[in-house]
Amino acid sequence: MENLRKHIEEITPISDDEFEYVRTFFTKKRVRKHQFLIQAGDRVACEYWIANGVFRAFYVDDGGREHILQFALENSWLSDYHAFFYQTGANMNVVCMEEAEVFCLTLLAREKLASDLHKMEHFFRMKVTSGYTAQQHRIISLLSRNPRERYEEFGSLFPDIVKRIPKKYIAEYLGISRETLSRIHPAHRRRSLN
Amino acid sequence: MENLRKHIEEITPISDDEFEYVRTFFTKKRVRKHQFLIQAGDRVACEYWIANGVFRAFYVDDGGREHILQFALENSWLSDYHAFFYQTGANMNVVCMEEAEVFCLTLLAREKLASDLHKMEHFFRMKVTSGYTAQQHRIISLLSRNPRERYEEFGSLFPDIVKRIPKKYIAEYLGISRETLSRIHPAHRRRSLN
DNA sequence: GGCGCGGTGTGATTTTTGTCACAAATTAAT
DNA sequence: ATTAATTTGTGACAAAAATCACACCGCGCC
Repeated sequence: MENLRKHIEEITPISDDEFEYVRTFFTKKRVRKHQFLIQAGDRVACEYWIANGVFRAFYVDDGGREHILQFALENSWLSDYHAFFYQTGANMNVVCMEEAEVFCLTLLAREKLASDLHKMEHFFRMKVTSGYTAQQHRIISLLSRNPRERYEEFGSLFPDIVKRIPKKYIAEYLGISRETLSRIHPAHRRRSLN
Repeated sequence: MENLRKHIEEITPISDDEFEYVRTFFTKKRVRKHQFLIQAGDRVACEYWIANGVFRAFYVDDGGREHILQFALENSWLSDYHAFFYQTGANMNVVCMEEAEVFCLTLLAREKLASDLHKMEHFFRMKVTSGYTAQQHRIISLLSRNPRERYEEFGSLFPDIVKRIPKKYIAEYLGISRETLSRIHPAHRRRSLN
C-alpha cells in the first residue's frame, strides 16, 4: 500500500492523515492467473489499482476475435471505464495474466473521495488527462502507421510489456494478425551505425 | 457566453457569482474559415471552447497524409491536448471549417480555475473522463470493425457531423481512403423491413 | 521425463484496401 | 453569372494484410 501513496504523491503531496483516510476506501484482492476480474455483461463495481501482477483488458467482437484495449502492470489503474462510470454492463473482459494483488475502489468510494478531498479530485483529473492524451497518441498511430511502425513504436514506448507478454497479444493490441506480426523482422542494422 | 454556463451546469450547478468569476478567465476570439487555430510546431497557449462554428484537428504524417483526430462543433472543447498540457510544440493542426466564435482558456487560467473552485476541477475531470471513454470506443472500433462498419457507426453516433462535413474528411477520421469510403453504398433495404 | 498446450514461424493463397487516373458534380469566389 | 476550386464517383490495377495450413518449439504439469 506504500506504493499507492507514492503513486498518488507523484501528482500531489498528501499528509499522513489524509492518506490514512484515502486507504479506507480501498479493499485488497488477490487474483490468480487466468482469473477474470471483469467479464463482459457483468456490472462493473470497481476500478482496480494494480499493486503487482499483469492484466489485459479486451473486447470480443461479433466474430469472436479479441482486441486488446489495455495491458496493465504494477502501479496502473484498470477497469472497463465506460461500464464503470456509466454503470452499464461491461463490454470488456479483464483477465489476469500473472498472479496479482489489486486494490479495489467502487464508483461511490471514488466519487466520495474526490468530493471530500479536492486533492484527490485533482489526482483523478490528472490521471485521466494523461490517459486521454496517451489514447490520442494511440489513435494517431492506428490511423497513420503501418504494422511494422506500430510494433516498433510499441516496443519503444513499452519495452517492459514486450518482455513480459506473448506476441500474439501484442498483435491483438496493435490491430494486426499474429502472422503479420511474426513476419515483422528487426530492421537490418545499417553499416553506418557501427 | 450564456451557453458556456449551460454547458458547465450540465455537470455541476454554479452560482451567479461563481460564473462571473469563471468567465473572467476566458477571452473571446473570432475565427474565419480556413484559418488555423493551431499549427504543428506552435506552442499551444490555449484550449478552446467553441461557441459556434466547426473545426477539425488533424495530424500530418511523414508522407504528408492528414489524419483527423477530432471534429469540433458548437459546445465542444478543442486543442492539441498533449501539447497543451505538457507545453510542448504542437503535433496537430487545428483548422476552422465554418466561421466560428471561440473562447480561449490558457493552461494557467485552467489550472487556477480548477484549484480555486473545486467545482471546476470536478467539471474538468468529468469532461476529460467522458472524452476518455469516447476515445476508448473509437480505439475498439478501429481495431475491430471494417470500413463499412466504422462508417455506419460514425453516422449513427454523429449524424450532425455527417451532414456538415465533406466525406473526404470523414474518411480521414475513419482511417480509410476517400475512394474506399465512396464505394461504401447504403446497405440494401431488406424486404422484411418494408 | 514424457505429454500436452500455448505460442511462434513460414509458405501459399485470398481478400481487402489503397493507389492512380480521370470525369462529373457540387460549391465557393469574383 | 462565370470561373475556379473542391469534392465525389468509378474503373483498373497494385500492394498490403488476412487467412489457412502445418511444423516446430518450449515450458509447465503430472
